[in-house]
Amino acid sequence: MKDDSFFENVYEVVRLIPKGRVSSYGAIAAAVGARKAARMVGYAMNNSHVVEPDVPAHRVVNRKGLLTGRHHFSSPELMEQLLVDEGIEIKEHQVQNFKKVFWDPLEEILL
DNA sequence: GCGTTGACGAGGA
DNA sequence: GTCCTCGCCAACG
Repeated sequence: MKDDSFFENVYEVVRLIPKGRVSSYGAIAAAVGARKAARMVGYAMNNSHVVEPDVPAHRVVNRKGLLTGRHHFSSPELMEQLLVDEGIEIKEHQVQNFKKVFWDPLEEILL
């Protein structure tokens, strides 16, 4: 059935991110029980376009609100474009009001 | 099988 | 606040 692998958990959490909100790799990592494995989350995102349904990796940024993973998309500007389209303000490849749009997966999982 | 890399984060200085 | 170092787990050479 479902693989309880680290990746699957990551994908599931990322898919829970509501529109107009963003989250951080660390927060997701913590949500799956591996707080320090934030690097793995980013690595998992690399496969996000292969998993079904597709994972909204564009809603995942680093702790600084910087779109570090934009280069992994079809186009480097696609990521921020999608975020802006969802109502998120982007400036210099960085999420503005990051603290406001930040969505903590722990709140949903813990729910 | 071993060493390095990687879309990161936290802690210490 | 910034800069450096370690750790975390999986994939790649």
